[in-house]
Amino acid sequence: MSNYQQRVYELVKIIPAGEVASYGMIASLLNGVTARMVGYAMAATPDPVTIPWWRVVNASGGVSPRPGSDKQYIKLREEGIEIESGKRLSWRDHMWQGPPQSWLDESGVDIEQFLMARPKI
DNA sequence: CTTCTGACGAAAT
DNA sequence: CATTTCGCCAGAA
Repeated sequence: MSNYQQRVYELVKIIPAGEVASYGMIASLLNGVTARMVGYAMAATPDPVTIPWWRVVNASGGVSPRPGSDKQYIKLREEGIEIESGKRLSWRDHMWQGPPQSWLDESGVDIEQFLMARPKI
């Protein structure tokens, strides 16, 4: 698989259970990666067990419609996130607060970009 | 090489 | 609210 995909997976792995991030939030932390690319990577998840793909939703706080999207609603509810099919979850209650400072230092990405990429509540 | 298709997103309508 | 439009860019054909 390509290099950017691997970077997306490594980042998605650090999202804690019970929290979610948007495709755009993930992209903002990876130079050269766009929201669409994050979506593409999720669709090609090599390991659906180790990589918490269900914790990535669209900027509206909803599960992007697609065949099989019902699986995501189930996974989210399993970890305490209230969301019904076709509706949106509460960013206020579940938005990922971002990677630890150590991660930012290592990657060279600044927190500002990430903060700006957050969906407006 | 060109064209088309998205697990995207922001802005306009 | 819901829809449309446009920019985005990796892959597939």
